[in-house]
Amino acid sequence: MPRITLPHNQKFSLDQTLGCGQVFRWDRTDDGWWYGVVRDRVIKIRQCGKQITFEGAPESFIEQYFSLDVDLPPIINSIDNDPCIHHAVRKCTGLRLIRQPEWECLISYICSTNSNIPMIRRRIATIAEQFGKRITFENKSYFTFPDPSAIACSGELALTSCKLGYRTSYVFKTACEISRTEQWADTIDALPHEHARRELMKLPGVGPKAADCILLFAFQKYDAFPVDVWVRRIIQHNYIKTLNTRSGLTGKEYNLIRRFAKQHFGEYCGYAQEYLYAARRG
DNA sequence: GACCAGGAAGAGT
DNA sequence: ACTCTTCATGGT
Repeated sequence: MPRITLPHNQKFSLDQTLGCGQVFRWDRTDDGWWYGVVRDRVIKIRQCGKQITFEGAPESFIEQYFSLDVDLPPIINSIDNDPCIHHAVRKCTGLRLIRQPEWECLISYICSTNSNIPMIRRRIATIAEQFGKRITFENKSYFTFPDPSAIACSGELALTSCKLGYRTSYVFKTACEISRTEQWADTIDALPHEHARRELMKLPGVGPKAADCILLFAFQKYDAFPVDVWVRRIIQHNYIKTLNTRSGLTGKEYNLIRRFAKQHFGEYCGYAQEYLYAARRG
């Protein structure tokens, strides 16, 4: 089975990277193997120290997907500006932002609103089982994430079995929109950050939080700073103690936190966000 | 039942 | 621009 040996100056943790909640389609077995579907491939991968063992994709694909080409130490140094983030980067050493397929990432974060990670995982899995293509790997069935047209052509009613709640119409409308937009991802990718953000927020079900997640996880806009209830709590407790914690997160507060994060953590504040989020428990 | 979860849309001010 | 309400689902 093919292997990658990590350079000694580049930290990477497969468990942190796949387990932190940025992706929803990976499962870990008791003996440390991760199984996941990425685009049209089933990937099996495990880490033993500096050794990454994998199958299901070429080495270049693995390196690209897990951002093994990203020089992490300067990024960590640039965000490590206070005791709170310092604790987080120590606790979650080797966490890297994955380069997610854009369309799947878009739908994943539309499905994430006002929900929790186990529910999001179930929804994405169900969408794949309903509309994706079956792949058999080691005598088990896996499913690709369906193309936009596969959802759009099936009709909104077919989506109801996925139990997305009020998000059903968002997913359907966005699928219709994307399926008739030529080179959607390339178009977004070519735009400056704030312009891309506004374009994403035109899609049904995509607000500020989802847009920032998509920019960060699928378009490598490392200065995006998604603010969910957890991150807001962390910011309120450790950085901006005057935040009003009673009411829901308003747009005004969201932008206040965004500006603070960019100013405090810098160009890679998105990495800071993910470390803070991953270290949220304990 | 109340409350929460990687929030967003729509109406009203 | 800002605030308030409602939304479907499942777990605690």
